[in-house]
Order: sequence, then structure tokens, then C-alpha cells
Amino acid sequence: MTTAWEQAYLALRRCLADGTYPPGAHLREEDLATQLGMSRTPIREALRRLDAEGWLRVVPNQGAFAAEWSLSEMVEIFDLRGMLEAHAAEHAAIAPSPQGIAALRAACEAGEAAMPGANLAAIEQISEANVRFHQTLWDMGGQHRTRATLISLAVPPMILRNFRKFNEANLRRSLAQYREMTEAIAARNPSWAGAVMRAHVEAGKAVFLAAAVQAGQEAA
Amino acid sequence: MTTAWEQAYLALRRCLADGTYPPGAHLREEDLATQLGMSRTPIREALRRLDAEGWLRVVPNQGAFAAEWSLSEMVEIFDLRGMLEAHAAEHAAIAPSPQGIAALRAACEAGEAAMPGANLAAIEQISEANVRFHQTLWDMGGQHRTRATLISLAVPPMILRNFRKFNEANLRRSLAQYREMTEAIAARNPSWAGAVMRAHVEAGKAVFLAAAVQAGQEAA
DNA sequence: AAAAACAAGATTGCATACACGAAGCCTCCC
DNA sequence: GGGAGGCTTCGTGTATGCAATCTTGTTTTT
Repeated sequence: MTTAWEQAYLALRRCLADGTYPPGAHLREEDLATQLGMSRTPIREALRRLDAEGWLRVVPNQGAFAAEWSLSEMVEIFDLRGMLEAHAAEHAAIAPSPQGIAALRAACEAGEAAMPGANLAAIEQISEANVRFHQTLWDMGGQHRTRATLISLAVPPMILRNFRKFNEANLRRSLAQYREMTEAIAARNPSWAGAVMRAHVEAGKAVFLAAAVQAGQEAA
Repeated sequence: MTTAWEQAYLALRRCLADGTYPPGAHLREEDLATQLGMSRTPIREALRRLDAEGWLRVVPNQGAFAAEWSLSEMVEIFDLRGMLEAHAAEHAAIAPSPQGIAALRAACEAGEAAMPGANLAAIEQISEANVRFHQTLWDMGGQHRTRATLISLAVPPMILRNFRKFNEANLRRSLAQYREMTEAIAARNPSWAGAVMRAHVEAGKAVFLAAAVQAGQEAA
């Protein structure tokens, strides 16, 4: 059995990722404690970790607030992602294990299998496959600090959330990029793999920015 | 007054940085509590944060152990530093504030003033000036996540510790690089500033690796 | 003699209780 | 009527206590 504070950490992180707690929301310790069936002590320890990882902001004597990411901060995170993911991809391509390549191919196939249907369930399945692809890549290179840094930048929820903004053309391009990266890694070509990854992240950033601009216009 | 857990966090981080708790050391909560004059509760919260930031490893039901950084992990951190610091330097050079440039120049001068004396106090003074230079740079670009990431990679203590390994030639080169970066930023030339920063970090990595190889030979 | 099982000590995990501080509201004064 | 000061209330910050778990040394068994 895992510890209570770790369960709380995972549960809260999930809620922060899927929007159950919207940006700026005030998370009260007692509420979370009763909700998760434990006391405030493990809740507080989970909150400290989520604070360190940037999921929320803890203000002394005021409590925890779900993080709100400004546009410029999102752009910064995309830029950091581009550098770090490319670094991970390059290292994954140096000496890839056969199991790793197989796992990448499996993730590609899972995404492609869900592609024809453009319904919501398909999108969720593709998102999940994509997160699996990235995480497999992070593991393959053996770059543990890179992986930890990407997680601390809240990258997995960003991948998940941003994917919901993708149209069919975006999705097809994304799947094609995953295929190309897999090929580059299988060919042990680090700079090829890194270049595709940089393009992949930049394409995601472009989709994000287009959606943000549109949302801004609708609000105005 | 700051909270107790934050004081504990800062105190413990300092001890982990300066080697008071050597890698692998077992940190007992009660000891730390009596030592810092508080109860175990804030200690535990500080430990959770230090765990998230990679300063130590918390094993359930066993406690906290000071992190041990392998050679490959140190190389990885230097590589990440190179990317992130160059990114920060590039952004600092886009639209530098006059105060920022002045602060960089002041840090350069403080380091150069201490240079002639090669004694221990001078080294400490130069190290401190260097940390100030880097942190000023991080602030100038307005890249908050980049800054937070660099801190979470335990970069400031690495700068401090690595500088003790520098000989006079290394120190002179380092100070010259700071001067050049300041000039590049004042000239609003991002790629120049980024390139010098990459070289600066690579030079530091080389010194670190040389010292590590020598230590390995002495041990054998 | 070596290995496994047991027991005692020590250490962490969590819940509870109380103290401190902040935000909101009402009253009082100008 | 508006603003300032004090009070109330809510929520966080910290200390303490107990339960659960791990470690370690010893004993017992093979």
C-alpha cells in the first residue's frame, strides 16, 4: 500500500490536470481532507510537492491556489519543452533498446488505430497514446533529470489539454511526426530525432497560440 | 516572519549544498527538529519539497537520504544548464534594462577586484559575484519558469562548489566570459550572449570532469 | 555454523488539538 | 455618508501523541 500523502498527491494532480479545480481556485485543506478520507497532515505534504512542481501556488497563511498560467508563461514552457524534449529524443537515439523502439511503435499504432474516428473517445485515446510515446522516449535516453524537469514543468497535462484543440490535420501531422521520430531513433540518428521533436513541439505551440488568439477575440 | 517550514527548507538546502550532510546521509526527522528548534511537522514539509527538487530522496517508512549524484547525472545537469542558461541569456539580451546591465557590470567588477589575490577569501568572493551574475541574468529575461527550473536543478550550489576547483587560468577565462556576456547583452545581441553562455557552461563542465577524473585516479 | 524467526528499539506516518494570523463585518467616530 | 478601528470567524501553522513499520540484534532451529 502506498502512503496517504502520495495518494493525495496523485488524486489532486489529476484534478488539477483535468480542470476539476480551475485556475485560481482556492483549495481548502479541510475540504480536501474530508473528500479524500484522511487528515490534513498528508494533504499538506501533497500540497507542498504540488507547489514545488508548479501545479499550484501556496501563499503562507492563505493556502493553496490552483496555478494560472499566463500566455507568456505558456510560451516559455513550450520553448523549454522544445529544448528538453529534443535533448531527450537525441539521447534516446544514441543507443535505443529494441524494447524501447517496440514501445514507441506500439504507441504510434495505438494513436493511428484511433485516428479514423474523430469523436471524443478517439481524441482521448490518441492523447493517451501520445503521452505514452513521450514518456517512453524520456525513459529510453536514461536522462533522469531531464525527465524530472519535464514533469515538473507540468508537461503531461499540457500535452493532454492541448491535444483537445487539435483538428484532424493537426492530429495527422502529429501522428506522422511520431512515426518519423520512431524511424529516426531506430536509425540511431540523434540530430534527426531531435529536429523532428523540435518541430513537433513548435507545431503544438502554434496550435495553442491560434486557439488562445481565437479565445481572446471571442472574449472581446 | 517567514514560516517555520520555509526556514527549515532553506537551512536544510544550505546544509545539503555545502556538504554538511554528505551524499547518502540519513536525515532523521527528530534530529533535524531539535537542531532547528521546531517540531517534526514543518521539518517533514521541508523534506517533501527538497525531495521534489531532487536534493534528497524520501523512501516511505525509511526517511530521507541526501542525494548522491553520479557522474553521468552531473554531466546531464551541466548539459541542461547549458541549454537553460543560454536560453535565459538570449532573452536577457532582447531588451535589457539599464539597471540590469549595471548590475551585471557590478558583478563583473566585484569578481575582478578579488582576482589578484588567489587566497581562499578571494575565491569565495568571486564565487559569490558569479552567482549574482547568473541570478541577475535570470531576472532580466523575465523567464520565470526557466529561473525556477535552474534553481530546482540545484544550480547555485553547483556553481559555488565547482568554482573551488578553478585554477587561476580558469578564473580569468570565466571573468572574461562574464565581461563578454555583459557586452553582448548591452549590444542587444541574443545569439552572441547565448553562445558565450554555452561556452561558459561547457568550460565549467570540463573543469568538473577533469577534477572528477583526477579524484578517480587518486582513489585507484 | 549458517540461516531463519523472533523480539526490542527506533523511526516514520498520520490524526488530533491548539495557537496564530488573515479576511470580512460591524460599529463608532469624523 | 464615508472611513477607520476593533471584533468575529474562518483557515492555516505547528506541536504532540499514538499507531504502524522497519531495522537490528539475539535466539533458536536445521
